[in-house]
Amino acid sequence: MGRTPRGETREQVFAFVRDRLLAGRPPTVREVQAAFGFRAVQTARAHLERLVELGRLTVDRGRARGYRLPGRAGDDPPRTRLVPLLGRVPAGVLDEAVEDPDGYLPVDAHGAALDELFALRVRGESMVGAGILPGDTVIVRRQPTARTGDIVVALVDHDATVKTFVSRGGGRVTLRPENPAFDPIELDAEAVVILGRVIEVRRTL
Amino acid sequence: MGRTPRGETREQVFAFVRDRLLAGRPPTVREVQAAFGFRAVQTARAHLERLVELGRLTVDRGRARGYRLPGRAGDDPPRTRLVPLLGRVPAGVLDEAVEDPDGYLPVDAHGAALDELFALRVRGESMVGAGILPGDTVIVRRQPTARTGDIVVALVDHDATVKTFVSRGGGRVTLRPENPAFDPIELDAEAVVILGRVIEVRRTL
DNA sequence: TTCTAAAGCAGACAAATGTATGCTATATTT
DNA sequence: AAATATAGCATACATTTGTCTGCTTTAGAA
Repeated sequence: MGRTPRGETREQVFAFVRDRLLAGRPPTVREVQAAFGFRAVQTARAHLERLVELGRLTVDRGRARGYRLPGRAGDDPPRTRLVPLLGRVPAGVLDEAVEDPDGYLPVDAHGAALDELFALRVRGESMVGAGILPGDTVIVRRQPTARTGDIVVALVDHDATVKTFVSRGGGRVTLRPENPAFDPIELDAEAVVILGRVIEVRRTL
Repeated sequence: MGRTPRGETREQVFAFVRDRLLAGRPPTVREVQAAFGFRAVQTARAHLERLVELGRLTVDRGRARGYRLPGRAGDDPPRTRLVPLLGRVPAGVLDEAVEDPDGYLPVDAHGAALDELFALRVRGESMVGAGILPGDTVIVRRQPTARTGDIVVALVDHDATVKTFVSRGGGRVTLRPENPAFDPIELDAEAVVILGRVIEVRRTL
């Protein structure tokens, strides 16, 4: 191996490690060595350690394949979870629906437990005013209550529907569509079955 | 550790390994052991080997952290990848921006190569008519051309912008906002720099 | 020029980690 | 009841892998 200009090899090492990390396969020092044809392990390690010094990588000391991308904020990589995509939520039996999902979506679960999350496809145009279109997928965190302004998934007439939750006085609540062509639904607070709160909206084009 | 019903622990081991793999941090046998409180390494290994037998995991023999999801055939786990979230795309140097991302998003890469994808935060209200609001995140597949109707990320005045692409006759193209309050941008086809096509829109609430 | 940091090599050591063998106990099956 | 498979434990061993010490050479700075 000949010498290369200052910092140039280091850039390539970084790109290599980053790509491997993003592909879910963190490399060993010796794999980096081999990838660049270094004849000494230490050469690869020197580059890696330099990248850590520069803050471009972090490392689990002593661990095999311990190099990571610095996660900017707190925990290194996002906490990716696979969340079940439910085709339909028949009358409240959420747990049963979760057992037989249409598929799974990778979601960055900010602290939420895995079994608290599910995804649902949106039908109808009642929420276009909130930027939620028919066919969009909403990711829902299961919770039995909501606060005014939350977009929730609620059971209305034995079917799951997405609406904005508004708490009225006197034990009444409104499920408000975000579309002037639809009428709000007024209910007793007792009668409302809230499946969860929408924490994310996704649309594939 | 007491005994657990048949296959139950194995399911949990699989879920644990799968989640770790999707998070880009493959576990060691001993990490599995620790996560479940097994008092013997071999107990963890037995579960892992069983999962390999059942075809639910594959393994790089002899390699540290060698367990993988059977990537090919089984569509079971989506091909989740971490995609760089770009803070800003200054004047076309996409590759540089990718070097220093604001973070990473888990994305189900339907066939797209890893380095073809990036994410970008949307500024401005020019696309609200298409359900893309300010602050939304778009996931973009890099490509230099587009077809009429595609929502694209293009460089206009040294800044990245999201618009609908419309091909006119006579070598002209229009970048159309989806908001009556904004004016379409007419350009020579030669002058348009298209960074990529929006394949997904996400909004965190 | 001299000095210093970076790029690279060589060989060794120690910790982490995968792998193996043998054991006990409890279900489930025959 | 006997046979068999599963769940789990204990210990040991071999390989992989991170880490260290010391060296040479070259480019850029003082």
